[in-house]
Amino acid sequence: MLKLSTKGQYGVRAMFEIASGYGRGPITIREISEKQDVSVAYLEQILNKLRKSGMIQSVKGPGGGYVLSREPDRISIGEILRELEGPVAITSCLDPKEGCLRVEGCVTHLLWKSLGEKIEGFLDAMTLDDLLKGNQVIEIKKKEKNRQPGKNRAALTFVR
Amino acid sequence: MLKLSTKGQYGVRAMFEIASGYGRGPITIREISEKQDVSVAYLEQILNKLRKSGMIQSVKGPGGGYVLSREPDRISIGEILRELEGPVAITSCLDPKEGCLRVEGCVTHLLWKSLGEKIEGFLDAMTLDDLLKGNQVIEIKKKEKNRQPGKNRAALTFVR
DNA sequence: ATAATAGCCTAGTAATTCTGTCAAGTATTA
DNA sequence: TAATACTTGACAGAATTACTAGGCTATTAT
Ligand code: FES
Ligand code: FES
Repeated sequence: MLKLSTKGQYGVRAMFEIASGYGRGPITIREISEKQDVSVAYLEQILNKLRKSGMIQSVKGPGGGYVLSREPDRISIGEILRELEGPVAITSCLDPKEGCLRVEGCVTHLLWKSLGEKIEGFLDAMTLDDLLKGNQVIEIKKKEKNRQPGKNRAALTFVR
Repeated sequence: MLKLSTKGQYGVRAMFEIASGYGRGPITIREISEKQDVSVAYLEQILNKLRKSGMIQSVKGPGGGYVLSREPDRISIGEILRELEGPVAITSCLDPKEGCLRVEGCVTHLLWKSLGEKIEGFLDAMTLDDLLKGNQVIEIKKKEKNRQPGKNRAALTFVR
């Protein structure tokens, strides 16, 4: 459940490659394709969307390719994914384009909403720079054993 | 992005209705259907899966319906969703049934993995009892203004 | 100039998943 | 034995996903 489409996944990996060349000239689609095992044609589609959003720029002609428009620590994973897959919307009720008829009285609306906000917070806090530095692993303060539903209320608190 | 299927959503809402009758006899599919606006036929499919997993039991014949097999505070939302939609697997690489060929060297594997673990932690900590009591809203300690990628490292810490 | 390089853009499509419906059961109780 | 209620499997239309194909445009080195 809660799968990300390949477009989002490939997009992040492509952005990683472009970021890895930050300050050292453009990266071509072909390079990305080879390093990340994604077809050139598919990458074109993906990078096109990302370019239109302004987070990368293209350089045409020989020696061309793609470069980041901003520093790697100012491009978040959340931003990339939102561009490629739309906003986080656990349910269609939370999708700005759809909306919900029976919000009031709905017993789960707030549940999905707060989960979505947490996910978005996570994705927005993680940047390309983190990936470059290998900071994918997030610190978990206490490792819990024998997790029991309802017994660990603290897990519901998200600290900022 | 990251949508939950209707099966999962309806499943949780159906379980809420069954939980609301806990200790007061069975709830029929028809009742759930009316209160939650889901067709009887579709609910049958959903409840069947949940029954096979053991978290609810059915009572046949007149006056029958469904009852919880455990107290509402011992059935988590995560458990319900896992039964209906399979394990949390942001990417197919994280899906136990699929697996990944290029885990080592993959720059995003751990990212998706840790996100998945956080989501699962959230869902496993939330129970039917919380829904019954209206505890869907999760405390967020500090509300952040002008969120900037990379500037709020603390957001990456999940406290237990 | 012009050829080579590299990105740009639009369609289309096969496969899969989602979101249900339908119909013919079986079990239980008043 | 009639009424209630769950059980099961098949199936179909709609939507989405995950691509591929093919032609076009811009830039630069020679
Ligand atoms: S039905 Fe839309 S919020 Fe629950
Ligand atoms: S490709 Fe499977 S983990 Fe990244």
